[in-house]
Amino acid sequence: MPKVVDRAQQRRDIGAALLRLLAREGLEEVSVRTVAAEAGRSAGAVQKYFSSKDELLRFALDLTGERATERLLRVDPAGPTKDVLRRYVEATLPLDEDRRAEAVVWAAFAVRGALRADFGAVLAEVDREVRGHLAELLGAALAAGRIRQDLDPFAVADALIAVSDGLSVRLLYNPDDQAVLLTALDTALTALLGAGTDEL
Amino acid sequence: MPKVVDRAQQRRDIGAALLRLLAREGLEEVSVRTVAAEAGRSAGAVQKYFSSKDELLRFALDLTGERATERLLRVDPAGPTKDVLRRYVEATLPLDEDRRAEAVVWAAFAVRGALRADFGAVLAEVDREVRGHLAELLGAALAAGRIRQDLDPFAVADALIAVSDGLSVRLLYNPDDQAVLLTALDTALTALLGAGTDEL
DNA sequence: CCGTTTAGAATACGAGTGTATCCCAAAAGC
DNA sequence: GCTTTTGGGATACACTCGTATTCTAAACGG
Repeated sequence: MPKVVDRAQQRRDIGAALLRLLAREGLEEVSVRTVAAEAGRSAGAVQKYFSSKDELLRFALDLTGERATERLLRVDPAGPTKDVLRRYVEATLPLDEDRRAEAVVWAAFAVRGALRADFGAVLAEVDREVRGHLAELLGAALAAGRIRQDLDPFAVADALIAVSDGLSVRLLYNPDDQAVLLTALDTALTALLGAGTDEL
Repeated sequence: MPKVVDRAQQRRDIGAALLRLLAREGLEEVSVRTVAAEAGRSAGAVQKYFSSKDELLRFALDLTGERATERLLRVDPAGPTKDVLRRYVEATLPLDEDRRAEAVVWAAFAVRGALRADFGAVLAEVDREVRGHLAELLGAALAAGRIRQDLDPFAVADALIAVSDGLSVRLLYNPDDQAVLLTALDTALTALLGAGTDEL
């Protein structure tokens, strides 16, 4: 009897429009009406799928987490440990328009997470997964004797995440320093893994 | 003839109220009226000192930069290089309410700087100064043979800033991981400077 | 002490906000 | 093909926003 559509897909479409808008104009420009316009719908249509603005933002945050995870899963895990890790980090750095958009969204939600525990919990969970993944990778390299033997995989993983996030934020407002900051990434990777291992 | 007040001081007072509010409630709660209320004044009074909201935010950003610089200048520069650097980094990490407030403000403006070049320029300038300061410190330690001799002071400085910023952001939305993240800071410092130098 | 200048409060205005409600058209089951 | 359910557009409402304007009271120079 009813007119039926794919609700999940509609939500994803609207969420995608929100992320586009957020990356382009910033969080303060996000409203039910502007998101609806970006999605090519009326404000009422958006309301059918998200009963409040908060729910809309929460969904957009989850969507960003999914996208980040997907991007990390696409990274080629073959080759020297340092190169693999560099690829992981570069997968999240704002080095082109797509990654920049994601980084803007991530940073905007990070700030929101500083004051709203429910948003912070989502980000913390994403970190926890990435940290586990990196530590696993480092543990394997450790067991194979391909990196320095005195490393703590989790501590190195946390340090890498920090470097990645720090470079990401700085690239956002200072894209001119891209070359310099990629050098810094290389320095950090070399230092953290121990210079000249992996070739042994 | 006129009724006269210390305009610069009034601006600083209002700016301080803005930073308090921003740290406590987030950027989206900052308006001319809420800032005025936080400062114990009327909205009209705020308008006398800041002709637009944008000017108000710009001033608050400058004020945050000054505060960060002051905090860094108060760091004790004596002792082993690694300890000094740890103190510098910890001076900016959100490890108590004051530093947390500053970190929230900084992060909020960083996101704004991603989309508004004029805000980004202020942040880039602060980074430039900190980077120069750190590189100078590292250069001196290098000349004195107290750290690994193959280090590039500027690359290490950039890596340190990245680690610091990354840890800062993550601590904002995930304060429970404080102990783990301070371990990661130690790991990063040790790795970047070369384990076991400085004691030589 | 008076006239002038400014601080600062109050008010007004148009625009945009989130949300609630109403209405119509489209789709599916009988 | 009619009825019923729903998608989705339109509208309404109360509120906040940034900014412009207007007003009063206080402080200084003559």
